[in-house]
Amino acid sequence: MGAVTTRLRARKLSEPTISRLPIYQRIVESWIARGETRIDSRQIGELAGVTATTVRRDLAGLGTLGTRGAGYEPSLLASRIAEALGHDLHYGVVVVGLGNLGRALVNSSNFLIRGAQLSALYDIDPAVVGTEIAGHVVEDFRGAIAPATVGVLCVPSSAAQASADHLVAAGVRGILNFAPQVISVPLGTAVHYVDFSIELQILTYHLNNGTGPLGGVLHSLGIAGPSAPNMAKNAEAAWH
Amino acid sequence: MGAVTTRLRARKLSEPTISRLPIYQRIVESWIARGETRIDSRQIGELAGVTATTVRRDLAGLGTLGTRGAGYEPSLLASRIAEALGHDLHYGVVVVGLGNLGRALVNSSNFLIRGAQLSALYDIDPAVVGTEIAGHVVEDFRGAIAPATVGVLCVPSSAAQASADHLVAAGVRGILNFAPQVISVPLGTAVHYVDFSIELQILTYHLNNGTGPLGGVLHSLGIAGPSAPNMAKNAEAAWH
DNA sequence: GGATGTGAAGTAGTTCACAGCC
DNA sequence: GGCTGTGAACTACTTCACATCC
Repeated sequence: MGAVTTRLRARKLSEPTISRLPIYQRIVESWIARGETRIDSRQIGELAGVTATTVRRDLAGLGTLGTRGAGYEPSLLASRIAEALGHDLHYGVVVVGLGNLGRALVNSSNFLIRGAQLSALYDIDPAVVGTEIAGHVVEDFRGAIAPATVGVLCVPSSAAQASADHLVAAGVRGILNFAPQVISVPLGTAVHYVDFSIELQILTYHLNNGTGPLGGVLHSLGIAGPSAPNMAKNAEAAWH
Repeated sequence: MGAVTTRLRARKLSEPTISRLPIYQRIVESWIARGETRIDSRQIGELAGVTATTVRRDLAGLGTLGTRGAGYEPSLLASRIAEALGHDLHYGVVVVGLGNLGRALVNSSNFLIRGAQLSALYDIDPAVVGTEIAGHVVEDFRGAIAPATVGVLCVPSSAAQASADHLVAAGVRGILNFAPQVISVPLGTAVHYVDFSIELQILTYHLNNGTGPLGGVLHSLGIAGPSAPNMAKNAEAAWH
């Protein structure tokens, strides 16, 4: 566990493509669950809130996997996306801070999936340390840290930098930071930020500045309005 | 409350700019709190994980507000960003689903800020309805819904579409959806998705495919490696 | 001197349009 | 006929480089 090695895989995928592939994957899996045996780029695009062309471009980056005239086979698509995103590689995750957010994450059946393995939980609150959450006993963060590849920070902003330092010293290579606080890490360590307040601000900006009655949100991912020929008439999706 | 009207404001800001302005704002506010009277684009960029040029371009979209040779005045910057993002306009927010995530959001001092006003809380669990959270008594979602501009969905995926329909029927114009589920809404309604699992997958993709020993994450927002001349030596920031 | 603001260049991503194959 | 895969065009965003002003 925890071995995430660099793989010489298909061509490098673009940032927008990487963020869309998990969405396609969920769509495709729901079709598999419904017993569908075919899906085409228009259908995926409609559900994901992007154009069919974008879907085809994204999928073309994974190699040739469709059939001209007949679309894609869902099971092949799902496995190829999983491979591209590295879901076959298992890696350890530690979660720091078990307030409501930390609890929500570890108890969710939708968070630690696709290769992620919960290694340990940490907090510094004596009322929390020692309790069991999601099958793990919460340990004191000031003690030894289990080896893991990714650390999830659910601590207050004021504790974010020190917590990150501690994780990096313990060998963590990637940090998912839910604290609204920029943190510094050594070169070679990746940080990805999730900031709820910013997401809400982005949404309201569009609400305030939406153009006209049906113009609405115009977004790199998810479009609605007269200038969007191929889109579903009713879905104004926007993924960040 | 709840009146979010379209304003004829400065030129339309680009999507990446919109997502960076809240970050700049937090940086600038922390400088104000520390009593600083000047800040320049290089300093903001270093803390935000972007180049100084990008910062200047973003800020130029808000009008001329710096002083050549001397940088920006933090208080002016903060108020202009607030204005551009519409923080002077107050709007109502309802939260649906008060599991751990919903509780984490409404109890956070960093979520409902910048014009957002919590209007009401809803759930359908009889054990939750009637309890008080963050100063509001949780109401039954199957009853009448308070007028609000934005709805925050913290419900299970299976309930997401029905909940969204209910919110839209009640007049909600924007939905922040934390359920990993695509939802359909009428034209004119905006949906913004936040999916924790996808954020984790993006992080691990970069971990798996990082190029070389110090190459690491290369991202539209936050760069590290040899090809990044101006960046801080130690911050590999990546906002989505 | 020093940092802003911005044309110009460069790069990345999306969309068009259609050839190719089933 | 239908849908994929992709060159070409287009659009969006970033970065360079420097004129401009304090």
